[in-house]
Amino acid sequence: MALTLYNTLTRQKETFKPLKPGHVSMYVCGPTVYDSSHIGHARSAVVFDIVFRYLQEAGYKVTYVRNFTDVDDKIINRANERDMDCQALSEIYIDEFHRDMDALAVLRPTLEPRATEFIKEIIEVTAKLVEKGHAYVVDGDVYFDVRSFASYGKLSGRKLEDMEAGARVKVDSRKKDPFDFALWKAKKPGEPAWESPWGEGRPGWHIECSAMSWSRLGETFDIHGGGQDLIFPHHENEVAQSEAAFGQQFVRYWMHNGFVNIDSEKMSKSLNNFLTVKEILDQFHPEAVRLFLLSKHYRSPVDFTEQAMKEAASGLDRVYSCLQRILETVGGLDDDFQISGHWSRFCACMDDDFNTAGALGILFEAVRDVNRLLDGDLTGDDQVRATEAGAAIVKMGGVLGMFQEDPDAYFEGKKEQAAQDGGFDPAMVDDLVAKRSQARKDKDWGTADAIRDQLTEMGVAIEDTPDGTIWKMA
RNA sequence: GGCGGCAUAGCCAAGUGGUAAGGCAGCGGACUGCAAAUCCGUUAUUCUCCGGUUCAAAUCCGGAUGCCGCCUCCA
Repeated sequence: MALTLYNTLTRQKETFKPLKPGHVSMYVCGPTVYDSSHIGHARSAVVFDIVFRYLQEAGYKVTYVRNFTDVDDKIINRANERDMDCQALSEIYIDEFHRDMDALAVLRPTLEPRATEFIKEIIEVTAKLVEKGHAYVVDGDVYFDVRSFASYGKLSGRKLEDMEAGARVKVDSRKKDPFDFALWKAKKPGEPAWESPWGEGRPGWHIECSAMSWSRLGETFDIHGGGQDLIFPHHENEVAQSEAAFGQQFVRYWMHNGFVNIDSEKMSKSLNNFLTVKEILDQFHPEAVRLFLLSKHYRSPVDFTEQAMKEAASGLDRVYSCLQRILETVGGLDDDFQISGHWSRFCACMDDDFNTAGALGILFEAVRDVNRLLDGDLTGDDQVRATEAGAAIVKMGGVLGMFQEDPDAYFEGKKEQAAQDGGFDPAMVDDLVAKRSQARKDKDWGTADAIRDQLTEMGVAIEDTPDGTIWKMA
């Protein structure tokens, strides 16, 4: 069983083989920290979180680098609007990004470098490119000369000629070619700047990733990831910079995740339909968000809708109900997650270019198998098999970053959250429920049903179980 | 104008040559005072359409139609 993954560079699935046996080096483009993170950032983070987790599960030591872009036009503009400095602004959004991603159970990468901490390396790579004739200086700006890099366009599958025919690029007469891009930008008033051989200035966008990946992972590394929109120009430019500077292959496997649409529409500033992670987590359980994001293959677009989220939330309940049922009926899980066979089938899906949708299918099969076993006469053998399958569910969940909560705590948490959202005191509900229970005991069905109707109107659902009545938000 | 992707049940979605996973909703059953919740069962002779290759195709090839993305900052 070998991991295969789709390589954007070659446009096909390839068997994954790291440069150094047993060790994987991975770089993913992180956010530009000038605003709150949205569901698209969450998808990218969750997708590569799965890659990170699964590679480790497969026994690799993984060095995972994800950067913060903390100097850039958007940050400068936003900081000026708010009359604060760029660093303070970045700090706010880095903290917020961490809070959001922690809430989503996204593991912290091994390293999280910031562009402004690598100015020295950025200048070093830029100088090398100038030296080698791949870059030129104009009025304190330094531009990469795309014509000097013969394979420019190989990642995105474009030719310079074709793109220029499209002609939607601004022509800058100082550039040799419209597609030449800035490595270094001369200082303008009100902008942060650093000393450089070309005068005071700041780095262009693309160069930071070349510099930081080189510094932390070397001239060639295994996996580079990011959103599909970064393929061109950002990643194309990274390839050009790094390979022109160091004269060897930059990245061995390129992985790109698809977009998140909102109600079938692309998220965009103009449509004003950005959904922030915070807004979503206000409404849905973090694991439901992960379940939603992972229920479709990472390279396909995924459509965020209220209905899809509710379905994910229902699915999450189903799994937790199952885990709770195991704990209640047989008291615990088995240690051996391999026996039931679900785990190996799960891995086969994950090995196939991280097919999380297929993998989730296996997980839900395990849930059904457990329920079937527990529906039987519970002979010792069935109980053991149920706990084995249950162990597999938790194990699979671990790779997906889900089902890590105690089931009782999960349902209790949901109830508290719901009561809070409904704006009433749980004690009052408990009181009504107690009254109804008494009425039921007296076989006073009229009163019992009246109370139930009253609770229903409040949005509270009643569940009569053999151990008594419990309630939750409908 | 250039490049690329997608089209599988009511909805979402796996499946890349061997005879259609899974989820949600629906329906039937168990359970219940009746319900709800939960659990079980069940729902595509067929994979947008038309040709072709093959003993065999949702899967490969050619064509048509429809939808979408990128080529400009963007996860």
